[in-house]
Amino acid sequence: MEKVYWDCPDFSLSQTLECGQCFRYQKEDNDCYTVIAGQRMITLCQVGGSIVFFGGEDIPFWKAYFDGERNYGEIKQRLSQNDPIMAEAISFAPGIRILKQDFFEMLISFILSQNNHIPRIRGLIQRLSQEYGTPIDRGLYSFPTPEQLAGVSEEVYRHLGCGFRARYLVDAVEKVLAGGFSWEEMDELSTTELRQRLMSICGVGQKVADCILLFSFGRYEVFPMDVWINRVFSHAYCSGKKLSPMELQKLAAENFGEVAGFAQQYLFHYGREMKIGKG
DNA sequence: ATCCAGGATCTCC
DNA sequence: GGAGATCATGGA
Repeated sequence: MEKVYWDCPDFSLSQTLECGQCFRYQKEDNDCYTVIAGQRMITLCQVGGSIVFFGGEDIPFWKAYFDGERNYGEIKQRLSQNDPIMAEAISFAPGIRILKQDFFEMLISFILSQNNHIPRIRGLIQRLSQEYGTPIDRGLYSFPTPEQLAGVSEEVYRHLGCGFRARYLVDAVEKVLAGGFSWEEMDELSTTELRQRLMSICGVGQKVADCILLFSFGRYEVFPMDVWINRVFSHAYCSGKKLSPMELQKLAAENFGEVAGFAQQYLFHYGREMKIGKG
């Protein structure tokens, strides 16, 4: 099989895939990863800092998927300066990059993420894909398109284990199919407008909307706040003091500005792995 | 077994 | 506009 080599600085394949932003990867027995995005699938590994793609198709797509053009060194330096906590979080996983993922997949995935564990979210997405996606290779399936989920009932989603989120999925699919949610159309909107648009879907609150803004639309100034980031951020930046979500958002914006989204991912991964603020 | 998870919604004041 | 209960499920 054809191999394509890629030298990308500030990039760890495992850290980027396993830091909680992506649910559609599979670790192979030989240290490789198989990643699915849209209707595409790739197997790749990292040897001595260099990425090896197995299969030469769609390489430009995958480089964009891994945000290959961005200078993460600059971002990390800016965040680390005068901030020992960020410096610590970044040195814990300096190879994280923010993936550029599909809108509809992020929408459904993060609706499923609410009040849920990451391993379980992955399971749900896998079942959903097996049931309604398109087979690609080796028993792996693409994430279903809105059209493939058209007409799927709340009952079925519940049977797949989606629980109370089932009715949210029905609403999301209906609204997307009804129009007004094409990527190009939404990308024209300001971040505030786009957040509002996303939150018009039942089951999408600010946190889920912010994950979509960050992981699919590249709105890197947003700072999604879940239970983990809440703990780490409060613990590290507010001396454990209880602040309202609005105050926390304001503080994050002041501290991290236009690169808050990157800061969030470094902090999230660090806090979750180290169980900061938890027993 | 009990707790908890990349929250959102509904109800109440 | 803020506080509190409720929501399904299964991994840890």
